[in-house]
Amino acid sequence: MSLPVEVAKTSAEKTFYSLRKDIVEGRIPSGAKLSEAELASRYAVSRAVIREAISRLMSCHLVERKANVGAKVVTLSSAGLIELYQVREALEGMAARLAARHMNETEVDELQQLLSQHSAQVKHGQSYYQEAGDVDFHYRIVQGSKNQHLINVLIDGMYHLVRMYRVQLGMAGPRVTTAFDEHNQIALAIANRDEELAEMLMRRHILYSRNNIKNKLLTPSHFPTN
Amino acid sequence: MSLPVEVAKTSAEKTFYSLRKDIVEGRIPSGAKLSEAELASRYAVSRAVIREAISRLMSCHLVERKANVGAKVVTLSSAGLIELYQVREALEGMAARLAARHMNETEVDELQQLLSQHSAQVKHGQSYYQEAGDVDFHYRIVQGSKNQHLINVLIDGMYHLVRMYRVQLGMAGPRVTTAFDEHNQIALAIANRDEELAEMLMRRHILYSRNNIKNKLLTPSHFPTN
DNA sequence: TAACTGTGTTATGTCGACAATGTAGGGGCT
DNA sequence: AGCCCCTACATTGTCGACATAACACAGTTA
Repeated sequence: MSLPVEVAKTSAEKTFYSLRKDIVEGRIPSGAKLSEAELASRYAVSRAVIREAISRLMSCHLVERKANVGAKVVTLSSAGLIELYQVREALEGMAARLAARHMNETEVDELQQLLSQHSAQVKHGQSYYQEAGDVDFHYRIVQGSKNQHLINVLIDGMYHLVRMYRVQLGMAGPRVTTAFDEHNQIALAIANRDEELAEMLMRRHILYSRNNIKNKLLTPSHFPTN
Repeated sequence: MSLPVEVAKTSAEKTFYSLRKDIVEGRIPSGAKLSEAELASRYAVSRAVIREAISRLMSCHLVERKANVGAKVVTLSSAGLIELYQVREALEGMAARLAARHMNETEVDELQQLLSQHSAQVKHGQSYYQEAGDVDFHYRIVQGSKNQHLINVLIDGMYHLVRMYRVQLGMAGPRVTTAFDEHNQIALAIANRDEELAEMLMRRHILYSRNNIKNKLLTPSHFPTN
């Protein structure tokens, strides 16, 4: 019913999750250098563990590394965020289409349960849960596509980047109310096994998000966007 | 004019390229276990280097790894290849659309030059170059999209997997003649800045490939497809 | 004064050894 | 005989130390 919790078996995995959290949530700022020695002492592990963790961060495209120079958190730009949403539009559009084809009845039911439960929460004014709820919704649809390559690219590689952009460019929790209706319509299209409509609505949903972001970027509220 | 040659600065990078080549071209078969000690002695480097190389192979989804157990080359299935082509269709379709929008005149010219030069080669019966030529064509269009996320996913993460599938499932050098015409039409659409047409033709082009592969899979020529 | 070179420092890249975990095989118990 | 547990081995995970490359700064020279 809920998102599978990633459980770390090795010390490198734990460090990776910690680092990823610190980066995505902005405690390690965009563009910052990741010194292996410093991180090793901070997390109380050896440099080998840190290097392993940094390797995995590179897989997610959260950090970049130059040989013999070091690793830095990726530099964000508003253009980069727009590009990211373009790719999301194509990929999640396909995910919605495939979800309409491949989700079983149980999964469809759970998706709709999630939405109604979510709707109740928001009516009580807990827009706090919106971020997690939004992630959960999209997550389920991607999983529902049953396409492993799609799942890999989006879940492992892209969602963390999106969250990082949103946190660091200061656009947390936008578009709560309208996004709900869009989610509901998408879920309905999937329940009706209407592949075309599901894809179209999902693409439009993400396009709206992109436009919303564009507008926010035009009126920079606190800091430059590189 | 040609593909940028990846030059290895560190020992780990060299080992990574070697390993990737061995895996993609089938010398290390699908499903094989990658023993760190064995590879370390074979490539005459330390285990740390091997671990670094394996990390990068995991980034490309060419190998999988379980904690405290080890790394194995990914297991291929015909279903997985089909899924891969579904994702390619969405991504490269978008790449073609963006290429039509963002490629400059020089890049468009070079793309068309490549095709005519390529066409001449094939008329001389050198269908040998088809594989490389095909890769080159798609590569340029992806680069022409100027979308860094798209470039990352496709170039670093997906094309090697596609090559691996094609080699190991025994479908090298297919559809030479018809693919040419399709390439030409796509290049023409891009030259005319017809985004819609470019995307449609590219999607169709990849769909044809997928169908072609499906047919080959129905008549398994030499070995089971898992 | 400006540019270049040499050196010293600091970081990353690489290595071999030790620790911890998973696995297979043999022995004992029911 | 079949199942379980325990031991021994093999493999991966982690560590600290050394090798090597990049950077900064001072000294020299035109």
